[in-house]
Amino acid sequence: MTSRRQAGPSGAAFLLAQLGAHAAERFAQRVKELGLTPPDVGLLRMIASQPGRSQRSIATDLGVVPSRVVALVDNLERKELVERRPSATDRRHHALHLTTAGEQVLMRMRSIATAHEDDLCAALSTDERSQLASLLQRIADQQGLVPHVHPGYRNLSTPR
Amino acid sequence: MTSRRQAGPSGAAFLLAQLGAHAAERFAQRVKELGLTPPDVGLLRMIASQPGRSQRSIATDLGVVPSRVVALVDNLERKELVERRPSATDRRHHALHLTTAGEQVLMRMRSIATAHEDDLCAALSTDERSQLASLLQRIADQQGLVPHVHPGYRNLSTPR
DNA sequence: TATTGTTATACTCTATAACTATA
DNA sequence: TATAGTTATAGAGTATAACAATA
Repeated sequence: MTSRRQAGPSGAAFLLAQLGAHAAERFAQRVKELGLTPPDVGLLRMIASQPGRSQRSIATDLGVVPSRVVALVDNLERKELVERRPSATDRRHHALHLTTAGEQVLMRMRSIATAHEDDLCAALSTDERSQLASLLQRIADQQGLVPHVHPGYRNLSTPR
Repeated sequence: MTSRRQAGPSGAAFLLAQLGAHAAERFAQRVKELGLTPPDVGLLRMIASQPGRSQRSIATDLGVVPSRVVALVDNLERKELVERRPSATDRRHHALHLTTAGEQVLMRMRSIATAHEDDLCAALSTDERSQLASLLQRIADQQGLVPHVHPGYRNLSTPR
């Protein structure tokens, strides 16, 4: 037994990965009560923010392959949270929209997200939380992360 | 278009999940050059810190099922980084040890981890980095995370 | 010919369950 | 009877490739 640091990592990078996985996992548990997975949540948000988008454009923004969007949308359509509407201008497109039930789920999701945030940051004061958010935001900006897009969606087999 | 926050999350929790996934992904890219995956790295570290451990005890600490440890160790043994030695006291056990090559890889891993950390926190000053690490550490403690263990290893189908 | 969405398929990761050998 | 490790199997998630309809 050396005094400490036996196994190695305790710098910011490892803590970030560790806490990030923990946060994602806790969030997944919470939204599971709504019958949703984290990818479902991301997709609902994306559709809500820009209704009528095509699957292709979503696939591009998310960095995933179009066939994956098919599966995700199939899933949400089966739950009647999302609908594919025919596009007037290009009949190849499906315009994606939230249903009324979808809007409601989105609202419940927002309160879940707030509770999640509070629970996760329970160790910190309000000041410290915004201090943390600001430090994290600067890292995110410098690392070129796309706002609101979780990298977990990305296709890692085509990393460039 | 509302003024901002169209898609929703930009609090500390989402940033944490986003940056955590990003950090994990970048780290995975780096260790891939050593022919290793992140779980491999965690296992190597764990064996290095307590040589001679059994697979069962590692499975318990990592929160995974023993058969998964079999696969991970198989992989590292095939690369001749780890060896299973028979235990003198209980012939059911395999005592896990690093080979010389394993020790060397571990050293290279440490310098990779340092470079990773520097790169990830490039946006912050030295002071800010330790400020960040301290905030993160307090959250990790309060959330009950086990030091040095990435939650990604855990068996999520048995969450309690 | 190029593009959108779909289907069919395969691959990777990981857990479950049954099994062997020790204890 | 219980435990350490193993094998065989199955499931979830996701990519690839071939395809139909439309542009």
